Amino acid sequence: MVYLYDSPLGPISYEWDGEACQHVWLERLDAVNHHDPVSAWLDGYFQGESAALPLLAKPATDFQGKMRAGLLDIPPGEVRTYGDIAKVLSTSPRAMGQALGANPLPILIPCHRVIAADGLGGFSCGLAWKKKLLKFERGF
DNA sequence: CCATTCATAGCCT
DNA sequence: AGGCTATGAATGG
Repeated sequence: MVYLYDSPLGPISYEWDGEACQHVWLERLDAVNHHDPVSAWLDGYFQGESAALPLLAKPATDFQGKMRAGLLDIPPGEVRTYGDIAKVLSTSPRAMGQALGANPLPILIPCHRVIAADGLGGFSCGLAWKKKLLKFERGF
């Protein structure tokens, strides 16, 4: 089922099947508010706490699993470049972009903490969110 | 220093 | 299998 969460930064919709979070959209969908581990985590997140993640959808590929681990390893408020992660995961920067873009769980998986070497990089749900999230995490 | 081009690896159709 | 990147490094002007 898809539920809505109204965050300080904007509307978030997510799919919760009762067991795990399957998908996250950074937009307002036709959904209702709901209390579950995802909303609880979001509550914590937007209060500046990094709580334990709810159960997430199984990574589609093994690589996405590794990538997820790599991303969760980024300290809160810090950012890394695609190349940096790529080096850690022994892969290529482009593959990072692909995998991140295919990530169905933005925010939960902190893919917004990954930026390009010289710029912001991209974001599947709109760069505005990425900017807002980074600004938020940096304490602005 | 700015503009192009290429290498690279994983994802999508 | 082929094309497409949310890149980065190396050239060329």
